[in-house]
Amino acid sequence: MSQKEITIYDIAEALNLSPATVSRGLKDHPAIRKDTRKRIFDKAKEMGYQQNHFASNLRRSRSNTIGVIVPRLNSYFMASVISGMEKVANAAGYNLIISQSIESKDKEMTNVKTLYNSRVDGLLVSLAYDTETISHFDLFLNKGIPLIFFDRVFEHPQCTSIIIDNYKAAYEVTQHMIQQGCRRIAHITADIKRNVYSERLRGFKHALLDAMLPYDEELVFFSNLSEQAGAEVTQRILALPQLPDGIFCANDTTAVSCIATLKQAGIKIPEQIAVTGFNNDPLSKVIEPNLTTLNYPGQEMGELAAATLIRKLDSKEGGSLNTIVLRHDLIVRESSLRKKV
Amino acid sequence: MSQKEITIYDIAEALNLSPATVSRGLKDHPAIRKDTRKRIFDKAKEMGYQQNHFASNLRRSRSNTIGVIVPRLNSYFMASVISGMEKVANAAGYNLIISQSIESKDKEMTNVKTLYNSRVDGLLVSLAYDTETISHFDLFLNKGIPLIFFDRVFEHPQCTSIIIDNYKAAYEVTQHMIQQGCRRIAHITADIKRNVYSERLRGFKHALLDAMLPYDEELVFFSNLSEQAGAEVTQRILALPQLPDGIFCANDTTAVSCIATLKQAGIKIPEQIAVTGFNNDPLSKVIEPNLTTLNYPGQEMGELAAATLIRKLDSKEGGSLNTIVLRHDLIVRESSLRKKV
DNA sequence: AATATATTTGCAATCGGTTGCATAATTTGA
DNA sequence: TCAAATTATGCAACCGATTGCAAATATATT
Repeated sequence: MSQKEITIYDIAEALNLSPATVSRGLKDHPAIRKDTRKRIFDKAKEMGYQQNHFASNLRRSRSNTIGVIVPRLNSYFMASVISGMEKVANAAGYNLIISQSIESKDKEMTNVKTLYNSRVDGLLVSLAYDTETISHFDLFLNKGIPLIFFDRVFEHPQCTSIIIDNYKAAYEVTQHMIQQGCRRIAHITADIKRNVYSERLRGFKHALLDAMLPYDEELVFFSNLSEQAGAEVTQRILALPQLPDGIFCANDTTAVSCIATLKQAGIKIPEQIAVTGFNNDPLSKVIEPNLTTLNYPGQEMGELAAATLIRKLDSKEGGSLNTIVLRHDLIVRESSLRKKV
Repeated sequence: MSQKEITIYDIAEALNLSPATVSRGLKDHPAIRKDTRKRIFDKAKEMGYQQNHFASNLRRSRSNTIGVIVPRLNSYFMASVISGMEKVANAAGYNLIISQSIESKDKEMTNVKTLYNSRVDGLLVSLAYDTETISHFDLFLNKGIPLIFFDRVFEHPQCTSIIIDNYKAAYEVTQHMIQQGCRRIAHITADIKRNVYSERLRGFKHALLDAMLPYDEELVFFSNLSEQAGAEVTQRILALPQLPDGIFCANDTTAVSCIATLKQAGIKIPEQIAVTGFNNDPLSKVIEPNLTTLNYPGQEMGELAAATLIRKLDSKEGGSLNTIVLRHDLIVRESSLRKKV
């Protein structure tokens, strides 16, 4: 049953060395002779030695653990992000502790404390809808523990942000809709406290203005971008005295439920109303008509976030990086194709 | 900057008590007087004390961490499972370390070792496609560290399994298809080393036999249930000398890509071929026709798995539980509705 | 061969909580 | 009031790896 764990003391005893030498040997310390090191490694393997991380962490005040806070875990995008983080972290010998803020600032604050308590070496964060300031991260910032934001970020001199160019992306989506003949486009988005939504809104607005189209605030709708919210907002749009001829949704979930609602109301898509989304969720390829959307690489974003953090941790450098912008691409599908090519 | 951490020694000094008393006070040890305990708590809060888990874990040989191994993270189902686990674990003061096997036995073995090394208190596992035996978990089992399987399970006297009744579920799906007039049903599934697929196949078979329909092995297709595989297998089905009048897919991803392929080939669904899936992925409500599928609660499965493990850990009981079966329900939608109601 | 230099290894303190056992303080009982 | 029975607190030895500094050993230099 509970065979005793092998420690460096056991190895030391077996080889007639001191624990200190074993400890150094095990981690390629330069002051250990090569053949001694080999003997240590061999004996360690032979005895089935496993490092005790607690002892090591306690002594070094390092945990080799990365804390992750995301709004929600149950979306394809976020699952891909986490998947990417896990891959990179795992390969570099780090563990991930994942927590969800459920889009609530309060829960986010609790999570921060918990992770602080867990002594994570760094933090990867995508902010909740309603987070206003990031003072709850001061705990980390004051101690110089690296904090990296991804996707839903917050400008801060000490933090690296990993994002896409949401402004440009939304600009492109809108421009595409205009090119397809849309002249009165509605936008369904979420709290503009979050960069992803404010930037998309800005891109949307500028694309309109640049095309000499009016920007009508009445046509911008704020919601939580859930499936249900998509249906509700769409109903409100349907009740407008004058219908728009295009709807740009800030995510695919909403776009899909928007399309479903429009179809139920007998609206032809894209002929009467073109619809576009954001995220390139698997849903977008399944909905009919297929959804025009904006692709951005969740898995890569996760990998990059983790890799950037680990680089900072392992070498104390990389502090100069402030923002990393990932590529994105517009994926044109039928839901917005009004001109035959 | 790096203000020194507050330890129980600091609190002890401030209150003129011993660290031992503070340690006990902080954890509601019965031998501490109520007012002493209160003084300790107050001072701890005042000084901003945070437990050092490493020290505690080192001493107690406990990590308050749960290891999770899943095949892949990037599906809606799995994201929901993890979400549920995180919720329960977090509330009980446990952390989660998540790793992916990428459906590979070898990676799974590596993950097991890594988690063992991390000294997790228990393991929650859903097996990879090609795992044959679970001897790589012996490390855990021999030490009496609890191991709980969910969804893709393996019968073992020491392990609790959390599943749905896949046999019954598949039986119901098939029975429904038969009731809708299907007489020649194909089944697309995955490696039957995994209970979820072998049980579904068994349910499928028995439903046919019970309805006096022939069970034709030629109509059972094995794949990895990816989107691409769905399309490929469907092509093979389309090339059959005699088409089936129903296809039962062992997951929704495959079902959706199957439907797409059939539609491209000009087949009417459900009139010519009825299609059903499994999982109630969000996709199923979006594909046209809407997909008949089998719902089973990922979030709950995750919550239950975590709760069961934690119960075992915290009280050393619950060892008698061998299998927990969650409810499931058939969700009938248009993709299989051939009889008007 | 003796000294200087470089290379290896060991000593011992440390990280911060936990816990068996001993001791001190308090309450109860006669 | 004093001994006996409770209850509360403290002592000190862990848990296992790390690391500054000293000591020992090996190699180079003259």
